[in-house]
Amino acid sequence: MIADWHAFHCVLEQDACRTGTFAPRGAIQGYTGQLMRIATWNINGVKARISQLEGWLASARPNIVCLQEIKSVDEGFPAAPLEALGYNVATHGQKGFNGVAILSRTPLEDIRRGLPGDPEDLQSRYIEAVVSTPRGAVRVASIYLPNGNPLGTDKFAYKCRWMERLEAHMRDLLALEEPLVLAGDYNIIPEPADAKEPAAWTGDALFQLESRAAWRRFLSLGLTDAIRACHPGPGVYSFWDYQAGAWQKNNGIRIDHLLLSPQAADRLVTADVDKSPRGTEKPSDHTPVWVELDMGA
DNA sequence: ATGGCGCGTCAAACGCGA
Repeated sequence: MIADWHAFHCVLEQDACRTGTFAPRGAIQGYTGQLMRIATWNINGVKARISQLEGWLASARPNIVCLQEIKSVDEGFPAAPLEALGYNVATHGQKGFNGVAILSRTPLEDIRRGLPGDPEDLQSRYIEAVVSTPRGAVRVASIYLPNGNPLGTDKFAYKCRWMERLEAHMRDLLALEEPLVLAGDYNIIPEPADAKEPAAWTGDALFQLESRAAWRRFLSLGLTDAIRACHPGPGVYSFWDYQAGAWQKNNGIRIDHLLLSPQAADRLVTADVDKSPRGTEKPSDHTPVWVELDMGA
């Protein structure tokens, strides 16, 4: 199985890191190192988090970053300090809520804003772009899937429709047969192992049958859950609530995901969660999740 | 534990998040 091969490969990679035989992360820059690091981060307000974002970009040095919940219109997005760090910026914002963006050290091409399938949907939750590399194009999407709470409301119906539209768009993108990374805040807890206290999420839209079934349909299309492929065990989280000391108790959930097309999964080197930003002053309640693709092979 | 916390909003309580 391809997924098993990737899990095996990731174990080898981790062993290599532990024994010091693999290049440290800080040594990898641009595409010259042949590794492309792609991250996703629900920043929960880009203007409230801009200095923290700058610091994280400077240390983590990802090639591409998908942001969600920028909570800003396009004109208000603080692009200048990010461009000063060498990033190209594409945004799809709205006033007050939602909003997504893609940052890239190399130019963003074929930028598409909005998830196809419903012209009436005015919420800014999807942006997609292509980055060229010497080994061909990589398509990247920044996704902010609706929360859907509470159950039984139009909000949950909207989430279900949005997941159907996303699945349809996934089919279209997969037909291109190119490296594709669908990254973002999916607002889906895939399995009980993805929550510290799964029972506490019963009746929540993030853990509801329809959400988990949609997730399985995504995987059935042939997409690879990069974090799951590299970390088969439980206890890998990307979100901790601000309330009730959830971070201190590690009472987290995994809802930020990177789904890879077969052509991207073939290049998967490793994937992980960077928990460090969650422990700083005034953090987002989400922390970055990233994947590394070998674009040299 | 019905909330707790935090961001954004025509600016003071409120909507929204997960």
